[in-house]
Amino acid sequence: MRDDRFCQSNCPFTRAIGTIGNKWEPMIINVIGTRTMRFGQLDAIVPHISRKVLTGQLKELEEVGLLERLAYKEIPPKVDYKLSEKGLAFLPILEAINEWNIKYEVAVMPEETDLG
Amino acid sequence: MRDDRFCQSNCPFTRAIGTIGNKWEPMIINVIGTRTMRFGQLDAIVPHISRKVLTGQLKELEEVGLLERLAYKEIPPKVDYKLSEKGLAFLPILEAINEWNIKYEVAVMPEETDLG
DNA sequence: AATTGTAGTTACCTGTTAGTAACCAGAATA
DNA sequence: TATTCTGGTTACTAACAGGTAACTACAATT
Repeated sequence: MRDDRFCQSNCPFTRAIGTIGNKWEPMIINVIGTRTMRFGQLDAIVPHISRKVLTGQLKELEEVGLLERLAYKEIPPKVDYKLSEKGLAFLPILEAINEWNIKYEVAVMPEETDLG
Repeated sequence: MRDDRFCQSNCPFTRAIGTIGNKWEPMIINVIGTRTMRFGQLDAIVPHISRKVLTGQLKELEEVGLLERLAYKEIPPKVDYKLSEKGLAFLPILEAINEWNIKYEVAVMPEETDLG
């Protein structure tokens, strides 16, 4: 998922896009937010994601230092995921994207309004 | 490039990621910035992009209303691209990503410093 | 002895994205 | 007459992403 050519650029912006410039990582970061979540929860909540892709993305997020993984030595296994400081610092950006979209998105359906 | 499942979500954030959640569109938007640019310039400046991908992405950006395309009826052809209001409003987000990355990116090379 | 629960992993197969190189129009220039 | 210039398009191919379903470990429960 990560683009190595981008990540090896000498431009920090290009490198940033090389790591978070895809759909899954922002989605996962946004879903976790300030919470601590387990694998099964993420699998259930992140829209449209499959187990396989989820594990891969979680690994990448951990490698890049956005995510902390805490595995308890229990059976059945239990693993907690939470954002690192870097990951938390990314949340306001995702919130800005959300607001930007709400403000500028062209209406897909010309919604009828009951509200006058 | 756009993810239709995401774009049909009833969550605005998910829809936003469905359109700009990829590497090419942020890169192109960032390169254009507040300037007006021609196809050939973009082809030369956007890192690693091929003509084919560039045309495709420019079309998508136009469809989503981030980009304005102005084709002059000349030969040889001349086409200007510039960001729409929506596109311009996205620039601060890209700048925030840049700053976030500069602040939190783990050094790839353990840089020696001459600066004490 | 069989089932449940969790967090993955694996194999197999399909679909999408990307790269490359050749090609186009049609006026202006050499 | 051949070449140049620009903004694409097209065909072919390689690489990658993603979906599905089956499988693992091992303790606790039924």
